[in-house]
Amino acid sequence: MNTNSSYLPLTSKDIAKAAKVSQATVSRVLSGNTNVQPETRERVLAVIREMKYRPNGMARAMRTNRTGNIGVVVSRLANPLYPEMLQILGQELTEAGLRMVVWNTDETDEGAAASAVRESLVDGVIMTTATSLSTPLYEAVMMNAPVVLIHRVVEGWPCDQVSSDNTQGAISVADYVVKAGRKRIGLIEGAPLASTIRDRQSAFRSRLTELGRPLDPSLVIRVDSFSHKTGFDAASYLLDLAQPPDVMFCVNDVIALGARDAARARGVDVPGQLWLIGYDDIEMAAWPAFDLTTVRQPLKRMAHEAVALLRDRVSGASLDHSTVCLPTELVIRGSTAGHRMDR
Amino acid sequence: MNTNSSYLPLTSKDIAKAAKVSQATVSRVLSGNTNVQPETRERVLAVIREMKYRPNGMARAMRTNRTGNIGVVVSRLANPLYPEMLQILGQELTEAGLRMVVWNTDETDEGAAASAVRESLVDGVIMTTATSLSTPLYEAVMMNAPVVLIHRVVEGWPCDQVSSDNTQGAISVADYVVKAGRKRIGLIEGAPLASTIRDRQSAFRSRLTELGRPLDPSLVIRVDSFSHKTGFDAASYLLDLAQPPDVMFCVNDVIALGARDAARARGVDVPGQLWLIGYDDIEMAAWPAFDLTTVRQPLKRMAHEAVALLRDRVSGASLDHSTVCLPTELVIRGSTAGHRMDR
DNA sequence: GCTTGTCGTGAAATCGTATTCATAATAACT
DNA sequence: AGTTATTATGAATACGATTTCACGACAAGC
Repeated sequence: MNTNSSYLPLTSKDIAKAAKVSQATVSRVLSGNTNVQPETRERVLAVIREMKYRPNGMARAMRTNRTGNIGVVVSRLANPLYPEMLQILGQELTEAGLRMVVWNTDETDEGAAASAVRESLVDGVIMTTATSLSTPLYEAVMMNAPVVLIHRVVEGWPCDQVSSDNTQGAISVADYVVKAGRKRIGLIEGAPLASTIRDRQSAFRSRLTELGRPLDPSLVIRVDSFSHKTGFDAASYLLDLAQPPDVMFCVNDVIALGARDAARARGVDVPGQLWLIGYDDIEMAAWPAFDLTTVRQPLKRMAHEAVALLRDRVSGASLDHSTVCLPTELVIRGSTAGHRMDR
Repeated sequence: MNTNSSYLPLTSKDIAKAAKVSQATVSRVLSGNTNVQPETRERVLAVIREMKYRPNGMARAMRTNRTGNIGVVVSRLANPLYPEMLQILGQELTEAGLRMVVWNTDETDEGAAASAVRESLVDGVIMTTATSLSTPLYEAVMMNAPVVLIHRVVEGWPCDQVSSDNTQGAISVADYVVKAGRKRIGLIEGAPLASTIRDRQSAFRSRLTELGRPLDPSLVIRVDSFSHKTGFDAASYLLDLAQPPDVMFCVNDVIALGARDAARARGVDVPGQLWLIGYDDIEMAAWPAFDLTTVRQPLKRMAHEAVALLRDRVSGASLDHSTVCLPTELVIRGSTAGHRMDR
């Protein structure tokens, strides 16, 4: 009943037979840890090479209870930030000999990932999408599944968490625009579900208040999703006000790129008439078409940290749950006319 | 020796005991195919629900010789085309109940993916990166591993292949610029390794020759990688010529976006002084900042087709190898001044 | 009323590896 | 020289499901 030509049904038993050793010895040679007579090892390796044998990963996985697969959950691949994260996470995982299985939730549910851990299909999960509403994820965490939150974090959850300091990032933006003497400060914000968004906009608000320049509510608009289009529309609305803002802070870069295009479409000069500031420093922010001042997250360090934590967690070193928060950096570009902070 | 608190070490045997049935029956209930008395099934399901049992995926995988994991190999996540492909492929795979494990090769080797199939860690691989130089991949294909090529294909390889008609796409561009009376036709091309690139540029060349307007070699420049920066540099070079082109065809959109920015940086008006045409129709091509005329690949259909073929292949229906080639569409936008094709 | 089928179930075999246990051979001590 | 470690290996077991095999109970057909 087996399908015509499975393309290499060799097992370690076949190798054992061909090398005139026991199957156990083949396994020992493969894992390398255990003692095997050098000449025996050579003989076995020769046969393996010759017969082009590859061990069956699933059998190994079942026996060792480790697949080598790590799940990564992102919310929207259409936001270039996430491909950038995937690229970096992929690198880190590959270096650690792990594979990356990707779930793109489009802001719906992370249930699939949670299930996969519970079914031992992945050893652990790196989650960029967590919010306090992530129920299945929360359950997985409570069951002590190996989960690490990165980028978006959720205070109080008993798991490892890696973020960058969104509060500090937003404060540096607030300080910057006030110091530069901007008068009409606009904000394009989002639903405060994700910690990233929430921290950014609330820190921005309160810092401005501290500085004696509280936000004018009429210059604040909230988008219900994060895309070029929503940014475009929101910025269009603000620009069409009788008294439009002279600077806009956007809670992330995609929104800011949309805003930049809205300005372009209306012939509004940036930075002449309008300053524009984003958040994340995605690659495109640096392109001449946008030349966007923004706040950079240390993605590489975050990814490195997250993978390290997850590996510890998977290997069962049941340390306490770490919470890592890394510093950000204000990157000043042409969309704010080079009024650099003193430093 | 087991780590303190594995987070749910339940097996079907535990369920069997609790439901007072044999382990085999639990399995039967789970798989659903086989006959089980309705009341027995209910009892078992109740226990499963109550104890929050999840079957061990690896054990199942080993027994059924199917993991439910599909590998997807992309060459450069930094090219927005690939995240778009991943998003669509991810959708298709999820609908089919499969998981997507992603390898980003950065144009190096696909060896990891090839290994993974051979080790049964993934059921099959969807490859976007194939070139005739992909040795480990070629070996996997020759061993009859379930591999389908998408986007980039390699003539003569015995495996399923799904592409769009790059030749026709490039011809439509050639026709378009000639008909519009463009005089100095520039081309930013790449190394002709990938079928996509090769077909596009060779078809473009030969069609222009056919039309009696062969390419002027001094207006052709070859980039050695595909990024915004290389596009920017190449276009800068062409624009700085004493007699710059009045239209540039770029072999892909990322290059074209870089070229657009080069024009912007030099104050060259698009489409006034320069027409610009890309290839792929990535999402950003439609943004006002670029507004790029380009050729659209039917990604959704391609992905659908690829997943369908791979599933057939995995399930062992050893049909012949299919070669699917879908039509493309010239999308005219502001970078070419709305001189629309007659239709 | 006897044979034949179908259905529901449990016991047992199986998947391919890693690992434990046992053993023979060799090395290392008194 | 006799006892004790140590090393190299094979035989056997375990991992947790799916699947085959066997069997009893009951329905259907003659």
